[in-house]
Amino acid sequence: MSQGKKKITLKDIAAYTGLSVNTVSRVLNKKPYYTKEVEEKVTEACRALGYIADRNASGLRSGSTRTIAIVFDDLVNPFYSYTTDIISRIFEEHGYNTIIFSNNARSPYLDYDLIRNVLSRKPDGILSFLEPAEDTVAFIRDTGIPFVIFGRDGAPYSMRGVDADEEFGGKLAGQHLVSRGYKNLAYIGSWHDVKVCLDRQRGFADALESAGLTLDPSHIFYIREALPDEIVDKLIADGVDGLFCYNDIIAFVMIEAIERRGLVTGRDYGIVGYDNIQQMLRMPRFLTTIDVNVYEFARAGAEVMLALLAGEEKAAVPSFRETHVSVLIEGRSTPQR
Amino acid sequence: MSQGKKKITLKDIAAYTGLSVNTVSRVLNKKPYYTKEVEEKVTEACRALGYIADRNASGLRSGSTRTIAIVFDDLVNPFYSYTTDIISRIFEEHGYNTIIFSNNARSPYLDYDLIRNVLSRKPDGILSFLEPAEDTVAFIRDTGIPFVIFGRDGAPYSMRGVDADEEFGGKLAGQHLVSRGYKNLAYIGSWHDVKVCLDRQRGFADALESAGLTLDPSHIFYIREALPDEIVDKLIADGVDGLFCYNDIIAFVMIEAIERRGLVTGRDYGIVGYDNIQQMLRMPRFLTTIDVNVYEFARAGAEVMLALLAGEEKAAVPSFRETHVSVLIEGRSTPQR
DNA sequence: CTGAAAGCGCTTACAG
DNA sequence: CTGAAAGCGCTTACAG
Repeated sequence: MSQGKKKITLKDIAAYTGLSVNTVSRVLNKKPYYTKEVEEKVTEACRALGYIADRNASGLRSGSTRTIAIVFDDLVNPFYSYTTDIISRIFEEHGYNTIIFSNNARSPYLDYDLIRNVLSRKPDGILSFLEPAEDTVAFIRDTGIPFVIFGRDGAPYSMRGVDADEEFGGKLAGQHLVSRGYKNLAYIGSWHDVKVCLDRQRGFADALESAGLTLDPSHIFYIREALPDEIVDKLIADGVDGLFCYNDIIAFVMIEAIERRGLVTGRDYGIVGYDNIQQMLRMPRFLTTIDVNVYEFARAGAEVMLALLAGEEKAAVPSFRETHVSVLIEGRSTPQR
Repeated sequence: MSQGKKKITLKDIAAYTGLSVNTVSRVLNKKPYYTKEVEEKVTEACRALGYIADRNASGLRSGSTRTIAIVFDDLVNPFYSYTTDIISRIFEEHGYNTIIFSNNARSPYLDYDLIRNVLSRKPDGILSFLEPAEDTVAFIRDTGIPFVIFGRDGAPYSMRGVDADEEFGGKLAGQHLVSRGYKNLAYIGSWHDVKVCLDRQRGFADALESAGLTLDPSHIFYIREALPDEIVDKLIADGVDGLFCYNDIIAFVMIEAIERRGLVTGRDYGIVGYDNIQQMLRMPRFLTTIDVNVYEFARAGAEVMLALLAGEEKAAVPSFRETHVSVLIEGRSTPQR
């Protein structure tokens, strides 16, 4: 049972059973060709000595570490943590451990330093919430390691992406605000150069135009590049009455800043977020938001990764974008005006 | 730049520079004894060939993988994801990568299967949000690997724990509800056998007693062992007017179940949570909650781990429990009655 | 069906 | 200050 600090290796199992390390290894990896008797001996020895294989060592020789890297900018936004939770569980079920990497929210990109850090762990695959920086795209491709961009379109990089129809989500938000009687609308994005952010913006703008309204360019903001209070100054000065935010956290930040000015959400203005983090956290529905079915989304990401690892054709896994439709979840932040 | 799929190893750097792999290794690891000239040659070769060290291989020989395992039951609760985010960043700053493990929320314990899985990755340290199951305590200790229990008292296991004064937090909740005029109180915990959960409960009960009230044993529930609706039946039948919940998520679950019955939070009853996840998510303060200063808490956990890895005496790091005091954050869920 | 040898990419002693 | 050899714990060919 308890064996002090001595670590047990295959050699110990071999000595204990009188077999060679080779044979022991074969049994443990269920390679063909060994007798029932040998198998029992090995199993018994492993239990008796408390053997735990060194998966790093096995990875070194075999070329497969059974490790997958997940890369994000932070784990603070529940969209990331929730999906990471689901995805890493699925990986676990398939015998893969997960190693996490963050770019510390310093940009929306996976940069060269970070990818080097990731690669030094020799993962079998990389699932990234971040788009690769321009100068890393070719580098990543050349490694030949399965790479999945999650929540983003992979096409611009000729990489495999698992994404949803973001434009449609933005459209839902726009149509909803219009139908509830909001007329002077604004969009609060994250970064000006993130495609998902711009897709939602475009869908939103399109919905307004279809209704005979316009999204004034001076009512488009990117919160990572401006201060919430400055944005609010402008919104109030211009009498904006409806906001669509790139995600729920941004919506909450805006609500906080706006209410500090004495305005009341749902009375003085309406606001729509994105991601439905309220549901992930079991919170009452307050904020109107767009729901992507994050569970299925995460599953789709994990499955594409597993398919690539299994060497299957990409086409083997149906596109999430084409099989799922986002819905608008109405909360109390957008009553009829 | 682009070098196809050929992976570059120390041997390639050695060949390119005309040095031995040994010397190259020494330079890269900044071991003493090499000339400026050699250093430049190596640096240049690494850049030219795009060398990325294999940290698994180096760990195999050196005995240190520069990897730390973080173990939790899930990443859904922002308390876990937020602290994991902070802790893993600090590890990263010190050159450690993080590998994550979940017990899939199947229990509040780190069980034998899970610890085996963790150990197979040969981490230099293990930081666990889960208490070790009884039959794993000696096993873990025998490995000699630095082990930190985060958010729990380590004393019962003779292990290093980094925890806050949970009883005090419970007391704050109790005092607050009493001071606001709530009289018929209940506690909603997580699991009946989790010490933290019982500590908060005890502090809460003590506060009530000090005020001449009592926490009726039939008003103590554990949500992982009962259905929210059954709990609500009982609460309503008994005219309970104030709830203290083990954490914010449980509070939200209760609010949802209670409001489905037509009661209004803050009018018909008051409720207090724990963790202040609203602040982590930048949400407006709705729920009254206990705030532990999660950033400092996480930092303390990371620092204890790093101290153990550096071989420092445990005493070198001040106890979080003794240097930090939780505070109550008042929201709109507990108005004066 | 089993074993002896070689090797994965590093670092650690040990020589020079 | 630099290098040749051995070894970390496995798995992969290759023999028998």
